Amino acid sequence: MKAQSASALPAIQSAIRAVGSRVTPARVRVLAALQAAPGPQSHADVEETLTRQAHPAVDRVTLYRVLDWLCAAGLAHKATDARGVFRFSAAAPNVEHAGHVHFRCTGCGGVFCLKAPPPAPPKLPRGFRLAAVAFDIRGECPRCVKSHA
Amino acid sequence: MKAQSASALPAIQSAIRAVGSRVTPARVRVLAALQAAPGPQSHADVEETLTRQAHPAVDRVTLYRVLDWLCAAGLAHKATDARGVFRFSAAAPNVEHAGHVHFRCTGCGGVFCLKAPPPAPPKLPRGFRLAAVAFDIRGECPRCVKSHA
DNA sequence: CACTAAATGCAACGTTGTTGCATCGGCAAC
DNA sequence: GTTGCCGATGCAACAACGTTGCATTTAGTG
Repeated sequence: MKAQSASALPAIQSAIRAVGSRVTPARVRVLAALQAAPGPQSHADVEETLTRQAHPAVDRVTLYRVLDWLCAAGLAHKATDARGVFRFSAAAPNVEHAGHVHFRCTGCGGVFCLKAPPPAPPKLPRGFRLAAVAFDIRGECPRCVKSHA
Repeated sequence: MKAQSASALPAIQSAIRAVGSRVTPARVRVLAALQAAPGPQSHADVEETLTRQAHPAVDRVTLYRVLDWLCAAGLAHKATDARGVFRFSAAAPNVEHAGHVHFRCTGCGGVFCLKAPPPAPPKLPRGFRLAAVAFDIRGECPRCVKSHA
């Protein structure tokens, strides 16, 4: 895991530089954490991950700003979990996220991406303007099903 | 509008009594406010509505508890708006809300119910347990489209 | 190295929602 | 009509999530 993130560092740095902004430790570490994560991470998840890294902890506010900046730069995506909390995931260059299908665990709040294609949006009444569709499926992930069985 | 809510009061009181709980001013006023509202109301919306009513204001915590109680009693429904904030709507006795399709306005945060039936849920990977599906459609409602045109 | 704009850290605040506990008041029984 | 119980309310405090303002630091440039 450590070797993997280390090997991805140059790619991360050049990705940030390509957007035309400064390469800072906070941005690199946050993006690396998102890329190494198994699924969409909440602000608290990322903060905990970074705090465990011996490096000086990243400020809570800075983390919010970095995450928002990553989204604005197109390097990450923002979604909400089952409790309405924002979750962030690293943008995979070749993955289409528009109209993605998500499974949201009501136990741990985790978000899982499903392979199934999203269904077609229904007809809207006159005057409504469509921006995005999200087919959200709620339930419990295998871990949570087992944990309280 | 006043005449309408006044005429609905007995119905509200008997509906609450039918659930087998006490008829209190807070519950009656909150349910009346939900029924009179043009769409799903956030906690803040309801609080503002009640504060404007000359009657003594309902406590913030009581309002949360009443709203949750109305949902538990089946007299109201709970959903989240585009910002992840809970919104409550009076339950229409003959409307099926399971698997409902919602349109959420990113401008005003409003929630609109669509008539279209929800699509069938896709196959889940092994171990996942399905609880609910929600086909969320985001965009702008006619009012917001016009307002900033 | 020095400079400057951008990024960070810190503090404080705002909103949304919850919990614990003392008090009040529907409603039923007498 | 009065009494009394238990549910409902009000109050205070707390917790999670997110934002804003401002002083300080730092990445990148000349």
